[in-house]
Amino acid sequence: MLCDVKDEPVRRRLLGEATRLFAERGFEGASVQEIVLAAGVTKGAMYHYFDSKDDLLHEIYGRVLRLQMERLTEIADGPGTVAERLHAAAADVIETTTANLDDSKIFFRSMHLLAPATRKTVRAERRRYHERFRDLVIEGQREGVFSDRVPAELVVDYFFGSVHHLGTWYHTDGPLTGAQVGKHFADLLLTSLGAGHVGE
Amino acid sequence: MLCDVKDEPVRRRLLGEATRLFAERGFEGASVQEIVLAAGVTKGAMYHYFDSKDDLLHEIYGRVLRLQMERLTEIADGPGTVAERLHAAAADVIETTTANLDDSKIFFRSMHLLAPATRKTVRAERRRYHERFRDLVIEGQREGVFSDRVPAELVVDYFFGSVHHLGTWYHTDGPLTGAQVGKHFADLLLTSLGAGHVGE
Amino acid sequence: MLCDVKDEPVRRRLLGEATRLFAERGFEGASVQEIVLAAGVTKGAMYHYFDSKDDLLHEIYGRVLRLQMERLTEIADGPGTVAERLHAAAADVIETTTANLDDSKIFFRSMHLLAPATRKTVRAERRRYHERFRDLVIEGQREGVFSDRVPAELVVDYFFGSVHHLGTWYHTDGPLTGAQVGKHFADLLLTSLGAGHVGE
Amino acid sequence: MLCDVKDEPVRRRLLGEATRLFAERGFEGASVQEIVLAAGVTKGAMYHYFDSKDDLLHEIYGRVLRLQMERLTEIADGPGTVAERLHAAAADVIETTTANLDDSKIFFRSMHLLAPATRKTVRAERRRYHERFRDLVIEGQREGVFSDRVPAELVVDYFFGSVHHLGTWYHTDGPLTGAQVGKHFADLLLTSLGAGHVGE
DNA sequence: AATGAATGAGCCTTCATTCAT
DNA sequence: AATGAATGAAGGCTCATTCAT
Repeated sequence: MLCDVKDEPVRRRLLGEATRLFAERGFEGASVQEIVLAAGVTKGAMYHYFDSKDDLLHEIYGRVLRLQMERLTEIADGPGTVAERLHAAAADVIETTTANLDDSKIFFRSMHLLAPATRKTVRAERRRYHERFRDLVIEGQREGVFSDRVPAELVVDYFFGSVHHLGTWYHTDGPLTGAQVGKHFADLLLTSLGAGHVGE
Repeated sequence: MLCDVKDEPVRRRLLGEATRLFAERGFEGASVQEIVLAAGVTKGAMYHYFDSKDDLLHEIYGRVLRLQMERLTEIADGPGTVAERLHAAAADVIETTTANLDDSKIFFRSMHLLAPATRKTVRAERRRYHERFRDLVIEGQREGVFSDRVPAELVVDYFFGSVHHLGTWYHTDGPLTGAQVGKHFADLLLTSLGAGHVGE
Repeated sequence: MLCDVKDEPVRRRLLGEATRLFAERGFEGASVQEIVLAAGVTKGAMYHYFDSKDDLLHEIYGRVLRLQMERLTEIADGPGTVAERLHAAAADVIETTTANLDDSKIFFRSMHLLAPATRKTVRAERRRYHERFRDLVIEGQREGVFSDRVPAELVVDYFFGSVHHLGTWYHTDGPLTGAQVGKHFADLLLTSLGAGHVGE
Repeated sequence: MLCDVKDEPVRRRLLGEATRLFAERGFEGASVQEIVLAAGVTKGAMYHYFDSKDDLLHEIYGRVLRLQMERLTEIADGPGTVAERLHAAAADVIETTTANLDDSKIFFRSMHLLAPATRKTVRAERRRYHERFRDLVIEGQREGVFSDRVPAELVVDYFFGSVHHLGTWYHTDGPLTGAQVGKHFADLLLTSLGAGHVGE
């Protein structure tokens, strides 16, 4: 074994290829055979690192959830007015999502294919994430900075639709960078909440 | 397909059960056996009415696309200011989607599973639909009624995310009716375009 | 379909080859692939007639249990003294077993491989069979024809060991016919019960 | 195997757990992984002490055969009348078997799974054991103490069925001790040979 | 003496689809 | 218009075993 370093190349490679193939063909459309072939190992190796094909999917969900929660928490708990923080959080989740478009495609498309227990865990984690985001909206509404004509919960469902949707239309080599789309979408969100212009 | 008769109970039932099962378990998760069992017929009957399992899915896409395009055209080409028409179209697509939630779940979740040729057709049809919607936004921006800070194309991508997303969180027996959600989301859209209050 | 006759050749052939191969290599040692190959059909055909490999085994158990119970009932409820009936039943089960040696090999060797629910059913059926046999012994003991030094239950366990064991040593092309072995074993049983000479 | 040391805890533990698991789930149903896990070692360790999974099974057979041959030889070559010695040998093999029920279950259930060469060796050893037992019967028949109506060979096959069968019905926590069953079965054997009452 | 990552063959099962009837 | 037996390919997964360390 050459790797004393903490990263396990085989495991890492398997996860990478699985992500790519699940995004490309769907979870059920990508066979374990294809994944291990792409990763240059055998099935046995895959089953040494992962319990099942489902486990592979679960790991992908875990990675996404962890990353996004970390970023949201850092921004939401950081400095700035609530409008600035909500704008930053919205722009950031859009940009992060465009930077990991495969993860996003898998996320919303394959939730129903997870084993029930796993799905429950993922949904709970996702709900916590949504709630943290929603709390930002509520905070602004309480301060009177945001309109409360539409319930905060619904605003979040509305906005995250656009995140969800990115996988359907966004292309890395398209006319707009992820950051640009993020800025625009965050603007739309803030405007729809009746907040004035935010940012530089 | 040889049948011109509108009322084809077997065909209808097959399509209905397929829609339900595809939404419930995903296209690949629902077997032809399960579908024909639920419809109370045999496999032979299904293959008499449909060319393949893929054809079943294609029909569902066709039905959704046809219905939504009809409704959009009627509203967009109808009377009223552009703000009123955009608001109505937005509210209507939300309400129609909540009323046919299974169709919506299937639509966004299974696109990648269609045979390439079919997928191409569906995408083209969908693009036409988006363009008609986008034209309404452009029309408003030209008139100076809507802000043009965010490109019309992007506004449409932003908004349709929320439609796409409905299948993930909306429940018929939840606290809000589809019409209420439609009104709220249309409000958010119009507000984000800087349009004043549009209402009944 | 050429078969209007009630026997289904494919199903029958599958069961026959499965019996042969399970006896030869054990249930786990014989693959479905080998069975269908021997039967000259494909796996799909097998799964059309049987739910699983386990189901195949279950059917074999059912066949044996049904046959033996029928024969025992007919003899036990028939005419003759209790000694004659016990002798006849004992000789018959030995002869029937030698005539279906593969069934017997499978029966005692694979019980532990049945699905728990199936195993329970088989055991219950087997117990009923044993009880009917035991009742004959008890009947003779009550009449004073058989010694009651050894409990009837234990006599049955003792005797059925010899049935069980046949698969281990008996060969169709050996020096003794099944009928001869049956006569000898029935004699040993009756003698061990202290009954005088029975039969012609 | 390089180790002459008698006390090899790891090897011993592996054999013990293998015996338990083979009896519980069958040879093919118990995986090497399960065995090493139960023994608290790793696969590497197992393959250090045993050549293969088959070797593990072979060792179990060897242990049983060695033990039973030793006991039989001691009794058969010991003092007492032939009736006494046969009774003692029969009772002893029953009692020894109930005391090592797992070994017995494995013995008769897994013979067909041994590698052909190994199986041949085991069968030869078993045959020698049977022959020594049979010689006792012949000795008694020659002396005129036992009836020779049934060939000695067949008497042995008859009796060893009951030994074989113990694994199917005997339970340590049942109403009878192994010694009691041994006494009863030995009585049945002797009686069936027409020998008068033997023993205290 | 012992590890554990990796192999590769094989296993049971599922499934969309076909075709004679 | 409809049946249902049969196909054939592929799928996820398990397992005994090896080998560098």
